[in-house]
Order: sequence, then structure tokens, then C-alpha cells
Amino acid sequence: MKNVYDILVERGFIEQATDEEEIRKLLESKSVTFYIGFDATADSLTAGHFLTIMAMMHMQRAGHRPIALLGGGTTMVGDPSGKSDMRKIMTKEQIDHNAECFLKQLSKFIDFDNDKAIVVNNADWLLNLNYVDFLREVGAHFSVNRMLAAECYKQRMERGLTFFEFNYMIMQSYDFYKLHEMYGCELEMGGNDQWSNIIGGVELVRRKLGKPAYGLTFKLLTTSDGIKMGKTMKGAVWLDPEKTSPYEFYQYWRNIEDVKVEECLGLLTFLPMEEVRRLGKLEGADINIAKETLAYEITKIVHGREEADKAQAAARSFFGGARDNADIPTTTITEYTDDGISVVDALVITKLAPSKSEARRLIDSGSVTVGEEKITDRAAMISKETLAAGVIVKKGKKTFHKIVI
RNA sequence: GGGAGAUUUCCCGAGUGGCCAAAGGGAGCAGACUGUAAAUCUGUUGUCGUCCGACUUCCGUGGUUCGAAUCCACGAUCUCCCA
Repeated sequence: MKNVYDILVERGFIEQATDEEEIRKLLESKSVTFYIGFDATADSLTAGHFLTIMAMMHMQRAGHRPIALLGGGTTMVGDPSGKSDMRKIMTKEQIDHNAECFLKQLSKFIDFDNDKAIVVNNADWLLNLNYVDFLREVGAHFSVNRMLAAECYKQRMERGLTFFEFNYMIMQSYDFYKLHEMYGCELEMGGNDQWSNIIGGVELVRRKLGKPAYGLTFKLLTTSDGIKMGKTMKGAVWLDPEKTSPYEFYQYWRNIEDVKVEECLGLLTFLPMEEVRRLGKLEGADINIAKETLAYEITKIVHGREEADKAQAAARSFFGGARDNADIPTTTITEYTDDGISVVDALVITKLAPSKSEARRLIDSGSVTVGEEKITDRAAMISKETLAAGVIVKKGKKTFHKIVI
């Protein structure tokens, strides 16, 4: 069987490693306990997290033991890495709630039974630390000079970095040390923005325990413009189906840029690499096949086969011209009169437009279609009868929404 | 502790008393062209109203003025210099 390290390399995960050869050997020689941290900054994981989760899954499949570390403690501070502004301070309750949501979602991907994977929350050891003890025990091992030189603080060196946030790196480093002690964790992985924090932990383990420790970072998903992927006009692409419906999720990947298809197939699906390369070679309109496969496979992993089938069927039927009752986002309208409802209101209620002004602009630009009829009149209404039958409202070419009463 | 400066709409960034809902760029949205791609061109981007209209914005709170994003006072936050 192939070394999982080589698999990760082949699929395009790896960005940096503390020592490639050593890590490869380590992963070949035994079942390794490794960890990835998730700071609980929102109540759902995002498409960005999904990449690291995929890596975790590959690792677990290869017989290694993942530790999912929930950042109940570190989120109290907030990681300043690569950020230009200080993060809003969150309450303990919010963080706890978020961590719970994370765990629920993670359980769908990682098998936590029988010690095959472990969940920990760094609130358990970070929150009750004694300041002076901590400084003597851990703080003494960090050089401020070196920390300030770290790439991740570059932006903050210009705009200001508080001591409060500056401690984040030390806290995360301490996590690694703690996990090494508790579970024999030897490897920390994370997105490439975590590189500085990870090295901090690796060095702390080596210094304090005199034992080997390794770090590994993954590529960050970006668009060809270098903008972080997984964002839409509504915000992040969430893994929670309540926040981003499976259909929207599917469509996000279906609409990906040509040049990113092969990369995403490797990173975000389990398709064999021969297949990935074959799909990546498709040109012209044929590449749509690759995109469809990509969207389907990711949706299947995240939301299950059934939802993936539904999303795909809905997408196909709509873009194929059919307008039947497919599984697309649907809103049930309760506020309507005998005249029905105005198109403007309908757009706002379905969240196709954030405000009435925006809805009017959309109508003016000729991008709104109700049923088969293109709407050009700002005062247009959707009749009660039409509503009763259920009608599809279309914004632009790609966004469909069904309305029923 | 002392001194200098900053804070503008999603972001960057103009604007120093009326012509400012506020230049320009980025990002977003839409139209054309396409392959549910990219690039390009065009339109659009505070809210509410059927349009020329009304209303709420330029860190916060008060004030000066017929009139303030622009002036004053106090406060908050940040940056820089000196201790």
C-alpha cells in the first residue's frame, strides 16, 4: 500500500513540512497520532475546513489516529495570523455552542469510535492556567525576536498587534505539547496560514520533552486571483445544510473556474488519481463533465448520496431547460393578498435580493423571470393562482427559487 | 506620563462648510459574448417610494451655523515620536 504521505503529495495537499523524509518514514513505520485544530469562530464548519477534514480522512483511512482539537480556549483569544484586524472577542457561551456544532459535523467524516480518533477541547487545559507558572514553564522557551519576525504577523506589525493576541501562538504551541504528553501526538497539521503556529509547537515539544515532533501544512484553496475560495456574496460556503443548502453547495462547485477543477478533484474527492487526471484533461465544453463530477462527489461526501443525487437532478433539469418540481430551494409564502404578491416582495422574501431597492434594480436590468415570463415592470405581480400552482422565480441565469403557498 | 496624527459607504481610498448618498479603484450583482468557465465590454451597487422625491449615513455624544463628512468640545479606538 502506498504511503499516505505520498498520497497526500500526489493529491496536492502538502504545502510545507518540517522534514519531509522523516515524516514519510514515521507514517510508514507505525500508526501515528496527529492533530488538527479548529477554532470555533462560527456555528458551522466551512468549505475551507473541508480540505483539512479530507486530509484527516485520508490519514485515518491509512490507519493513523486523528485528534480533532476544538479551540474552546484559543478562540477566547483569536488567531491573528494573516489577519489585518483584531478579531471580535467572543463570549464563552458562543464558543462552547460553536464547538458543539463543529463536533457534530466532524463526526460525519471522522470515525471517533473505539479510540480510532479523539476529540479534545483546549479549554480544558488553557482556561485554568496559572499565569506565572505558565510563563516560567512555557514562556521561557519563546523568543520574542523570532516570533516578531514570523510571516504571519507581517500585516499586524504595520497596523498593530496587541499582547493579548500575540499570545495566541504560544497557546497553540502549548496545545501540541499537551497532546504529546497526553496522547503521544507527534504530528500537527493545518492550513498553511498555521505554519508559524505549528513550528512553535514543534519546537516547544522538542525543547521541553526532547522528543521528535513534526508539522505539516496544506495548500489553501484559492481562486485564480488568489482570493480564498469558499466565499460567495452571501458569505462562506457552509457545511451545515441549514446555512448552505445542498443544492447551493453543489452549485458552488459546479460553477468553479476551469483551471481549478483538477486541483479540487484531487483535494476534495476520493476519486482515484487516474480518474482525476483524466477529467482534468478535458477541454472546452467537455470540462463541464469534470465540474459535474466534482460537484457531485463533494456534495456526496458532505451531504450524502441522496442529497447529491437530488442536487444534481435539480441542476440538470434546470439548466437543461425543464421546469419541473425539482429539489431546489423553496420558500413558502404566507403574506399575500387576493392579488397575489408583488415580484419585488417575492424577491426579498426568497432572499434573492437583500432589499426592495436591489430587487427593483434586478428587474430594471432584465434579469428576473417568473415562470416563463420575463419581468420588466417594477410593479409586476404574481397572481394568487400562479402562486397556488407553485412557481419558479429565476434571478439571472443561475439562481432559481421556487415559491409556493 | 508628554507630543503629533488618524477614524468615510463591503474593502482600499478621495473629500476641509452648501454643487455630497459622498470621486476613483477593488470586490459583488446583472446584461452582452460563452460552456452554469475565464477574459472582455456595458450597466449597477444606502434605504423607502412608480420617475425628477423622501429619509437615514461619513467612530460616539453634545455644540456652533440658515446649512456640517467637513468647524468646536468631550469621549473611544488606533498609529507614530519622546520618556
